[in-house]
Amino acid sequence: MTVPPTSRAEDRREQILDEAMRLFLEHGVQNVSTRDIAKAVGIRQPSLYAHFNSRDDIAIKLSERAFAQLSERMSAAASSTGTPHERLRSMGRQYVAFGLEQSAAYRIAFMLERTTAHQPDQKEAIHESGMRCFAILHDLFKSVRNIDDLTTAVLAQSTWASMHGLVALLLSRPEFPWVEREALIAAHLEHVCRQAFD
Amino acid sequence: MTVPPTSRAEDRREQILDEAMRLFLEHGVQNVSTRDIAKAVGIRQPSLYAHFNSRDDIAIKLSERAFAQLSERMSAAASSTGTPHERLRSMGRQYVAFGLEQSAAYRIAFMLERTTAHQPDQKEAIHESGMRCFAILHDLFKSVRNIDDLTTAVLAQSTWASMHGLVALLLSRPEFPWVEREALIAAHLEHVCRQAFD
DNA sequence: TTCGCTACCTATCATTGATAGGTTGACACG
DNA sequence: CGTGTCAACCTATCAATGATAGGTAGCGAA
Repeated sequence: MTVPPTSRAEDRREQILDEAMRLFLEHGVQNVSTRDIAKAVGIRQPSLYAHFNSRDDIAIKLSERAFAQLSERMSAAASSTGTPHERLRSMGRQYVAFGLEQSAAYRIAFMLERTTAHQPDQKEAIHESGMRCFAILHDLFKSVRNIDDLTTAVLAQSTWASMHGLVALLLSRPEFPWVEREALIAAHLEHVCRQAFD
Repeated sequence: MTVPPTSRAEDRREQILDEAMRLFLEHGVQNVSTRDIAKAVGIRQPSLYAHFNSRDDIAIKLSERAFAQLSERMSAAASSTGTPHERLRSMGRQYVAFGLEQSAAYRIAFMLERTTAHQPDQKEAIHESGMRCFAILHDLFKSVRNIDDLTTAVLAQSTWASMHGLVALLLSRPEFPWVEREALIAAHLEHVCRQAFD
């Protein structure tokens, strides 16, 4: 066993994820077949199943990856200096920017219809990584407001919904006559932050 | 030609739409095949193509249907009595209720990834019916605020995003530990309305 | 009766996700 | 060196899916 712990198998796995993400971003998650992914990697389609259980499994692993990134960005914003209002706005900016940049991952995580093939453990994995993200937002409210958990939960969930709504609509209806994107984002985040701290 | 203008063909078409909507609601849009739809109607799968160009075409027709319903509900709320704040909240309630009740249609209209097969004319059709809905919301703001169209557009788009976000998240993550649904909706709508009129 | 049209049908396609089972080449060991 | 083991890949094939081609039954019109 001269093969290092991070073996070629692990590299191949990462390579598959990289290529899949690239293709998902370029053509849309639903418009990429396992054969497309395999071809991009340079192997045959069935070989993918040595590394992943199913096509959905690839997508789910990508969304976990994405959630980790999102958690980092939100954590950084949460622990930055400034008033709670400023920190929340910063967090919102990170959230929206992430969703628009990593649109394929965001779609997988939040906007994809559940397939019957989604196994319970897969659902739990994606659920848990999502929960960590939400907890960062919830903690910001809990740290500021000395009120019961129910109220902070309502606030955090409502805030999350508002931020998600903007990202989701911008992604799913690009042809809509939106006002200038940056202005819309700024105004929306301002509304969201005001609701949270007034 | 003794066949009435609303012929059997038209009835069959409606029947297909009805069964498709029922199946989409029950099993999820992605988990219903054209054969499932045909079976529910009592015909063979290829016969569907005498009435619709593609599977996506069926979904699109359903979402146009749904948008028409949503427009009606929003119009009614917009023209109800009460302060603008109350009318907006009523509109929001109708919007959220519609999304949760007609979840299959809502998904098709707002949350489905674009298929490469989506023809330009299909996109336009769904786009137009969606625009009518948005116009109702936009008009409410324009009728109340004597300010430029840009500002009302920002407000309307931000408001729409917030409402959509709540519906979309509730639909796509039912396993999340939400607070009591009615309380969340009420609080969220209150926030949205305040942002709009303060 | 014959024509033609509508609304179906059967047969078949290419594409898709997924499985079964064989092959190859690097390394470990006698 | 020969031989066994094993990971990583391959070919062949499957069932399900959306979609098309082309035939046919039945009804009203001429």
